[in-house]
Amino acid sequence: MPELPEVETVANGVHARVAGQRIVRVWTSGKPQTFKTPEAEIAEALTGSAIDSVRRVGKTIVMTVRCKNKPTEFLIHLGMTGRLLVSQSDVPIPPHTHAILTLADGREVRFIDPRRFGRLSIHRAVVSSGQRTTDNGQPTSYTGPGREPLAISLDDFVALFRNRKTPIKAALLNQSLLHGVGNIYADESLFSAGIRPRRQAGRLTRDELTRLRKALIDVLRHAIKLGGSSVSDYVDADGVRGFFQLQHKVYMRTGEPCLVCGTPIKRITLAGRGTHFCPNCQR
DNA sequence: ACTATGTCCTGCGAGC
DNA sequence: TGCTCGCAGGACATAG
Repeated sequence: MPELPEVETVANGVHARVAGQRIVRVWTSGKPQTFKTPEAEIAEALTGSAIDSVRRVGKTIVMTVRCKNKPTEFLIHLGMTGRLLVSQSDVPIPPHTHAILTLADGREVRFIDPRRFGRLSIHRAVVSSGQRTTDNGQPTSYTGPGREPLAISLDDFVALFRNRKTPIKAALLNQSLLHGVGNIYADESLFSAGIRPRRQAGRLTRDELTRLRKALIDVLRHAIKLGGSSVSDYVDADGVRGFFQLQHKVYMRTGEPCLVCGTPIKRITLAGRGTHFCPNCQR
């Protein structure tokens, strides 16, 4: 499933391929749950505009487009099985394609999502009580619900979990605290930090949280370097699979020996998610 | 204000 | 072989 490293890989790949291109036509599938913003509104916002940039915020891909000098942000959340591909128009359209942006040079940005947990929307600036949202009068750009795991300071990281009774794994998955962390990297970073997923977030020591933050940053950076994890059917902007899944230490390794101590990896369900850990290395 | 749980959706693999 | 069934999970709604 696409988490921070996968989304970053896709966003960077799409940016490199389409930045500066004009969108000449927009097609959408009509599957209502895919569209958080009505399809007609998305088509209207994107058609005729030029793509400024494509970047990642949390697990969301933010495509900034410009029409008559007015910037608009197109948000693409890949959900579980979403893909964002840049294809030549003669490449057959895969099943479960929900949106196609046709570019001026004929190529197509395609959003494909079999399980339909992905979401497409237009981000509009939130303007409250007549106030301008930024100094220059531009709409506020999308920042996501939580903090960036790769940018947060240690003090802020520690403060996020203070007084929380929920298990640390559930807290890591909570996008309004940190955004971008999903099931794979929650399990992997907890293993690397030697912390059991069920530990109460608010009871972790500063030392443990220091280790966890470092583990999380290291594992995310490493995964980005390898192009992300290809589990489920994640692929990058060209349809190429990532390689980080070959380096998972605990995720989906139930019963297999821990790579550090040999103890069989245990699997429990936590926050409704499969959770994998080494009962010996993680305390 | 938190926390926990159910729901969406399709593909895949296990089991018979 | 071909079928059914259960499971996978990110975000959100709802309940406690």
